[in-house]
Amino acid sequence: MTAHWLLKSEPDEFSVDDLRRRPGSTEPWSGVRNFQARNFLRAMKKGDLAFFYHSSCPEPGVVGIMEIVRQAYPDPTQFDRKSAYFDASARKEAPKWSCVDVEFKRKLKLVPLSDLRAAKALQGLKLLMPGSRLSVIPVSNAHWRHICAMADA
DNA sequence: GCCAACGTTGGC
DNA sequence: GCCAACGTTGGC
Repeated sequence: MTAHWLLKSEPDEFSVDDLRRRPGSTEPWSGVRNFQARNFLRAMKKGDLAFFYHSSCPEPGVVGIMEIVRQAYPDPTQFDRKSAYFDASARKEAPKWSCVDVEFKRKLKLVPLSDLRAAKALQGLKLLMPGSRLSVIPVSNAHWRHICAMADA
């Protein structure tokens, strides 16, 4: 039973095209530093699908689909002093943060946040909850299908 | 750049 | 364990 997710990234930092152009179109989804989001990362299974969401940009919204190709493992950036995501409190023998590997699947016609908000069928989507800032969000099967249909329309 | 919402930190 | 202060997120 595959689950569905939504992963946020600022396109200035790392866009859906950046992912597509990576070797093998694969990249570690590292740098998540929120416990709730981390726990969702840890719940992901190989083969799960995720929306690529562009945030903090002129046109925030869903822009593509990727697949989880490696389950959660210790995020190496927490031990990297040179990384912006370095965490001095993380210990090698007890890693604090996790990441998964994702693989680009396909781009979608942009589904803007405003359209997501306007869709009655998407009520309850965690992304749309007031004040929701999580960068890793579970998406129900029904919501997943509905957003795919919006992109294909 | 503003600001609301939320998470984290740290003093007590 | 409470809670104020602070930092971050992210839409606008």
